[in-house]
Amino acid sequence: MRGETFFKATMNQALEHIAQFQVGDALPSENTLTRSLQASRTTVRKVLDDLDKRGIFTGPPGARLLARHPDPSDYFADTETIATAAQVEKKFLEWMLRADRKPGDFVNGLDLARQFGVPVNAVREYLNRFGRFGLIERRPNSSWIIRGFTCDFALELFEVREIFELRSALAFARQPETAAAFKTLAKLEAEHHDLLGDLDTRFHDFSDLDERFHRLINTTSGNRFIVEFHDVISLIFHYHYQWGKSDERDRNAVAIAEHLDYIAALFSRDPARVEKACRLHLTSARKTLLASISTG
Amino acid sequence: MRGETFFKATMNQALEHIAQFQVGDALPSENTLTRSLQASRTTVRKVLDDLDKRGIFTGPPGARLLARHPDPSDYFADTETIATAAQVEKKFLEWMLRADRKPGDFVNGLDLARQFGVPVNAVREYLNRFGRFGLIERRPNSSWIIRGFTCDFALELFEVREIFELRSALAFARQPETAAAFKTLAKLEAEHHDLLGDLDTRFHDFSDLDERFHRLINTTSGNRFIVEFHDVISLIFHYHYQWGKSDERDRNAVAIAEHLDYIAALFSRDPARVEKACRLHLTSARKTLLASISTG
DNA sequence: AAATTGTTTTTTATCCGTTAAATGCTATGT
DNA sequence: ACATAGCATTTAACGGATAAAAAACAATTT
Repeated sequence: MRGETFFKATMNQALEHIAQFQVGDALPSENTLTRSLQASRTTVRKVLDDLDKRGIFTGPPGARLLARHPDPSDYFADTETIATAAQVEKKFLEWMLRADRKPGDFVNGLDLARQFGVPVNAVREYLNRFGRFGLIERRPNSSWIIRGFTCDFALELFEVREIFELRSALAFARQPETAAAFKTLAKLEAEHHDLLGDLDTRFHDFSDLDERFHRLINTTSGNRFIVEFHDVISLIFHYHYQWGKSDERDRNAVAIAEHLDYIAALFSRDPARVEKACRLHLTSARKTLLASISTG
Repeated sequence: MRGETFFKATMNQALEHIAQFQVGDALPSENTLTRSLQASRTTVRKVLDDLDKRGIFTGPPGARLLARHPDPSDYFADTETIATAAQVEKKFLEWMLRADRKPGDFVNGLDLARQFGVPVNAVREYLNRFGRFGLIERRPNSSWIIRGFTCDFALELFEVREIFELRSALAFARQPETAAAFKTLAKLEAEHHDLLGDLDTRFHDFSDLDERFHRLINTTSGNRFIVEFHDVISLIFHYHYQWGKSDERDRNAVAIAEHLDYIAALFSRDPARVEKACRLHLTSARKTLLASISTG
């Protein structure tokens, strides 16, 4: 049997959606809700049925007039709404990035499943997909073996990152000034300034901004393999940020300054300037990552 | 329950191995066989037990003196020794590369499983891993959707291929003359000449040679992401070769000439020459692929 | 002691039943 | 005609059961 996580997540979404209506209002049609909740009509129907049983509607059957606003007890706990796949990813990466994993160690799927409290299949499937990140290696009919989050790994990762991003950045700069990407870039620039103005309290937000900025650049390459590679980068970085906490604020301050310089270069659309700013930033990002690997 | 494919495959390997011995010889120890057959001792033991039951050994129990040579009926049929995973790959790619697959079509796992005569899970797992090749795209809780073996795909593939291979080729040429890779290259060069001398009958062998040549170059990059990307290339090409059959002989003749030029450039260790030969070959390979997509 | 074999325990791979969710079809109302 | 809702069918995901293969351990031989 399939867990009801998706149903529960959809329910929570629906409750948030409903909260915006006034008591007495009629809710939109099933089809409309299907679109706003991003689920199939079957699931939406099940949610509506359930809501009806909880007495959130009034009027004749099928009228769906709002009887009351949802209250906090209507919501499912967040933990129940996270798909097992996502849980595995999170737990596995936390497990993986713990400093005591050494190259050559092997990964025991059964044991991990027990530790994580998920079915063996979920781990197995995750490992299969995670394989492409290059941190683990499969031996046929046997377990996975850890290649490790080593300096070599970081260097190889950055070698490709630099090739791809430099290429994408130059392509970005070649776009006509009117391209939509420049508008998005302007917004991101503003966000950088905002963050810089309030850095002491909000420096954690940089991780997300960083991801969106680099994604924008890589996306303009229009090459699925380059965009896909960015997923690797972004996953590694996402978990890595949570790991090497020391002087996070200062590191982020430096990175923001570099980003702003890089963004200005992109707006100038001068290839030489773009190349310089891009290289500068990536070099410093690489240093940061390497430093935290050798100390961690 | 797990099919016995691995056992059967190991058995066939063992039979081939045994055929090299003389009647009356004692077979090597279990541990030794474990190494030469690339299986665990448990499996080797099961094979030996089975062989004993077939009366292939003589002498006291455990002596393993060869009583007779294996005959053809001892072998399992090849079809029984191919792991389901490999079957799925083959069948799926054949299905995928048929010309009538259009972008936007969706992939029905259940249906494919029936068509291929394999369990649903096998298809599911394969699709998960195949996802990284960029030819299909996943929609959560729903089927996969085909992005298609289109011109766009080929162009994106070659964009990355050129970046990676050019870089690897230049790194190759920078190696000291004494590097082991140059010896391997010399062997491959000889194989090219052999093939060229007997092209009319053996032109099919080029596919394999091509793969090994490009793999050698990419491997010297020492970058796992570059090497991994070569797997994508090589899979696509492998199946593509079987597809666009027309003027295969002539196309291969051209490619061999380009390879020989490329190899000579690598031996010269002159960066400019390497770059030129590499670009020339890749450009022509791209043209070939594109041509067959638009006609197919 | 080192290698070899016999035995037991773990771990992995595969298959299958079950249910959530999606999709498709039909009737009804607007 | 079109959107909506009810009903039926298909498909995908999950979890467990179990056999195959690997790994660990103990006993034996060379």
